[in-house]
Amino acid sequence: MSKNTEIADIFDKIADALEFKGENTFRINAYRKAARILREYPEDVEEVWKNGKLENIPGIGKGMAEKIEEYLKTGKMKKYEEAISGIPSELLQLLNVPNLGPKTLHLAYTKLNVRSLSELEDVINNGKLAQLPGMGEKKVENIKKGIELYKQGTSRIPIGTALPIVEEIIGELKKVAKKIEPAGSLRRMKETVGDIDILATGKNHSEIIEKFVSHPLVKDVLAKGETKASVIVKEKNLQVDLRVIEEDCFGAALQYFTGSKSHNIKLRGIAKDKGLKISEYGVFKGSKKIAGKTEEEVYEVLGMEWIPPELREDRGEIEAAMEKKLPELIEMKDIKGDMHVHSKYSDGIDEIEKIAIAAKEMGYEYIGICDHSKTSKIAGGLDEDELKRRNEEIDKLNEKIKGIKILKGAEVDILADGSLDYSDKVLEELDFVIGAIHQGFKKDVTERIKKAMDNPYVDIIAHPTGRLLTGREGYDVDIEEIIEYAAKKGVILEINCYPDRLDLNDVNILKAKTQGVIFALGTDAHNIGMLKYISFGIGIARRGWLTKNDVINTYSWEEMPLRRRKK
DNA sequence: GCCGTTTTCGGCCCGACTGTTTTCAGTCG
Repeated sequence: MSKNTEIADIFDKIADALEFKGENTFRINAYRKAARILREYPEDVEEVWKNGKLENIPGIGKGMAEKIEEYLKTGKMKKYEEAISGIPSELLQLLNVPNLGPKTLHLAYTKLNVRSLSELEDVINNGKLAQLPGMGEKKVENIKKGIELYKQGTSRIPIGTALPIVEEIIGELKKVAKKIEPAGSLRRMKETVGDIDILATGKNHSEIIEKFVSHPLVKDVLAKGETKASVIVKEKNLQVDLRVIEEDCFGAALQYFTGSKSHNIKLRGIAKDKGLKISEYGVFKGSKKIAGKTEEEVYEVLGMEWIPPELREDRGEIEAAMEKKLPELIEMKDIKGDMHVHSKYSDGIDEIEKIAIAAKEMGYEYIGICDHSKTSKIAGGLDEDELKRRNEEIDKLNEKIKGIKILKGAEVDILADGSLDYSDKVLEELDFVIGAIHQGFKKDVTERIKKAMDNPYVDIIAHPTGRLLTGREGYDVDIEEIIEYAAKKGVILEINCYPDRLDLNDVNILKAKTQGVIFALGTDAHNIGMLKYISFGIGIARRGWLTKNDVINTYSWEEMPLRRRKK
């Protein structure tokens, strides 16, 4: 774990403790903000400290800088020890229980000596919690529901899992709504989503709300009012919020509910400085509404160009938009091919011919077939003879099918000693090579990948961290070191578009981009239906501020800046 | 605790919904 993450975690815990104790909200927010910025900061905080530049990090002032320094020097932070002293260790975890906030938790702790989840359940069941001042049957009932959700795992789900659910709900609501669009982290193309926000307009608000809460996917209705409703859907216990709004404030609402929270907070500060007030209903000067119908309008009155949703994380996009210097982000129309597709030769489902035709129909100029190498036996890895036969088939198909070039690639295992699964002579026969870790996730991974990058036939490193959004933590790898080495050697890093992977992620992409790394998008498709995953990769690439020039898939095959072509 | 061409002190985003209240607090996003 990097120092940035370590310190961010500590700051978040301090914030939890202070919140529990009922301290000043703004101080709590200062810790949360510092934590978030550190977690996403592209530079190593230890390096920044050594250069004496800690206070140049936004959100880090004198106080935070001293605490970071103390931690880097001693491995401890007095403020943290102080903040958590006297609080039972399990207690702050309970702040994650929906409908149970710091005030109620503190009340339960001081009045009923609740110290853990099981003790909380006890005072709910024996009725003691309901008897406390300000509490009541219904509040307790809601906390009980919250505990259920908490136990089922409050974790976020991959965007690839959430999207079909959203599409199903939206499809149904279209029957009664005039305009309907998802907002929130889904629109920002975040790799995982915690809940779903949907915005709708239409004549009959209550009809839309009713249709929503009675949707067959809905398991539980959490709230239902004039303008909004919240439900839990059966699949994955996902919370979905619907807001029904007037058409002339759709832009303001879309902006507001797209977030992120930190993006909006900064925007509001700027509005305030200009004597304006911004809400989901519009931008107001006094009581006069001056914008709100479209998002463009909202950003314009604040003196900015429109900001693509994927950038709205308060990572410098607001400053760039004010100077009209936002990057021209990569788009689907820029993509000329997919660099990572498995065929029937290894563990894919489809024939190469079928894949090529599907790719051509998507408007691609080329398609990179990358089957597994011999050591990945479970994945049907190809030995040298099979690879040769596959390559011959590709040659024949290239003669036969016009309008698309099939590329002879391979996803070649990086072995235990960092060598490649095929000899250099075999690698040379291929159009390009992706090196990948598939075994020994905890064994010298950093060194092995670096050694693989020393091989001039390795053009791309596949899914560089190995993490899976559905669970697996990833390799024991120092990704900063990999990024640095890739930049030095001119090796391309993959953005694996498979929705459970999305690896590299946005933060690592941004880190790598600042060091001059270039990227390859690959869907890792195992059937032609999965070729559409490219959109998830583009989303993550955009979140990493990538432009067309940063990604090899936007180049024609002849112009692609592959390392093997450079002298 | 951070931050500053209106400020080095006094701000810090804003509103909906719910449940407990008799005018508001807590939670959420």
